[in-house]
Amino acid sequence: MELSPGTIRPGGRTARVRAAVLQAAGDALAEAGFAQLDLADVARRADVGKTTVYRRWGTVTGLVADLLTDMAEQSLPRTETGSLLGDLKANARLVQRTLADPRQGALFKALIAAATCDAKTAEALRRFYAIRIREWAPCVRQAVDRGEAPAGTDPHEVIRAVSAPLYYRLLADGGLLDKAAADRAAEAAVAAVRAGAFLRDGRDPGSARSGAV
Amino acid sequence: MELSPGTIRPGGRTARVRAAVLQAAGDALAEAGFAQLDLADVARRADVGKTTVYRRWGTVTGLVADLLTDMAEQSLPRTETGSLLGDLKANARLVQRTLADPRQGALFKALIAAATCDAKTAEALRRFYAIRIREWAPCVRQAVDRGEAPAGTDPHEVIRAVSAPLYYRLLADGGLLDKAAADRAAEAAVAAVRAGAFLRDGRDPGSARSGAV
DNA sequence: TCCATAATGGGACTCCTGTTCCGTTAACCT
DNA sequence: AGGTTAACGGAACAGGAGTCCCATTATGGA
Repeated sequence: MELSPGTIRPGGRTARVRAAVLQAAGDALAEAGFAQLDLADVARRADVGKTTVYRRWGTVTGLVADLLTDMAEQSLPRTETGSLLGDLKANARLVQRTLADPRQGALFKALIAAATCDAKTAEALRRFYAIRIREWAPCVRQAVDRGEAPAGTDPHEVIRAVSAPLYYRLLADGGLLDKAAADRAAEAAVAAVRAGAFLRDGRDPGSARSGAV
Repeated sequence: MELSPGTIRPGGRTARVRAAVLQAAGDALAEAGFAQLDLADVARRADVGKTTVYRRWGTVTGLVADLLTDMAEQSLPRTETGSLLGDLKANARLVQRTLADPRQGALFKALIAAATCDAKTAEALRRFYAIRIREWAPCVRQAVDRGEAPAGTDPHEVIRAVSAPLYYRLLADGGLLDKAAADRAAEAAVAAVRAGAFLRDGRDPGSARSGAV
């Protein structure tokens, strides 16, 4: 047999089309938002046939889900500063810079909007944040080792606590997303960690405090 | 003159139509999400002419904006427990119960998704949260008076800090929205307040700590 | 290099969302 | 009560999103 029927051809053209379409989808989402996104427009921007986009991604949410998968793959590595507050501030500022950037901020809004409308997309979004959180969780473990945080502190919970107020501003109250907001988020998280608010399951913040610093 | 041309008639029928349409819109958003919302379907559910919905609200986001205005008007009063932690836990549990409820949770997801797609809707969402925050801010001021929180603590910032992790779970990471999550959010906020992470502008959490408790 | 076929592209077609027109209903004033 | 007209409702209409069909391109193995 020359080529077994059923062979996939992800090389050259296919990969080029995917890259162009995902790029165009990101641009369109950032410019017009989730509601305005139309696959024919994405195809035009990507200089690709409309049929191709409908065949490979099918729906707007399907395309967003693939975009999220792609974004998760090129996730940035964390930086290390030597202290919990320093590490969490670095994380908070990275999130803040991303969300405050006009294009990226609008893109993330659109990604989250899409995730609220479709289970597959929501799953892709969860995977994206799971990767980001896994990347930064070690800084909390290191803080525990250094004695900066009480033993039993849940690293994932801490990283989430840093991002949460910044996303809340982006999506809900429209407050300023400046460096001060980022620093406040990191400082609040550190204070909560020291008070034992993020212990893994034993819900006993009072006594846990003695374990800190 | 019998009736000055240009007189508005908001009585009886008009009010009934608005109530029925907003109710139907809320149901549809909770069931199918923002992307699936079609004004003709809302009209059918509300037993109202399709033309009426298009004429009065025009677009999906316009309808959501009006729904948010309506929700803001019937906002619930806060409860008082006598301590900052108690008050913030009460607030956190109220938010948690709302977001964990299948209908309300799905509705809030849809509302936020709509707000990311339209400026007017975003403004209506901001007003909604501004009202909720104004309602609960006094509990922080009382805590300052009681000496539970450092002078200069920003009440709005504290209330936002309680809600933020719960909304982050709802929208981003899909984590459990149980009572433990609510209590953790309140405890973390109190710890951050005591550490002076929410001082109004003087960014000096270290020295501020002496003012607490 | 050459072939089989996976993958793409163009265009016609369908269906559904949103608009327009006009007749009907009922709110508000006298 | 009675009349004026704001507001509603039904139906026909228009435009665009998504589907289908088939010709064309170019990938990956021989």
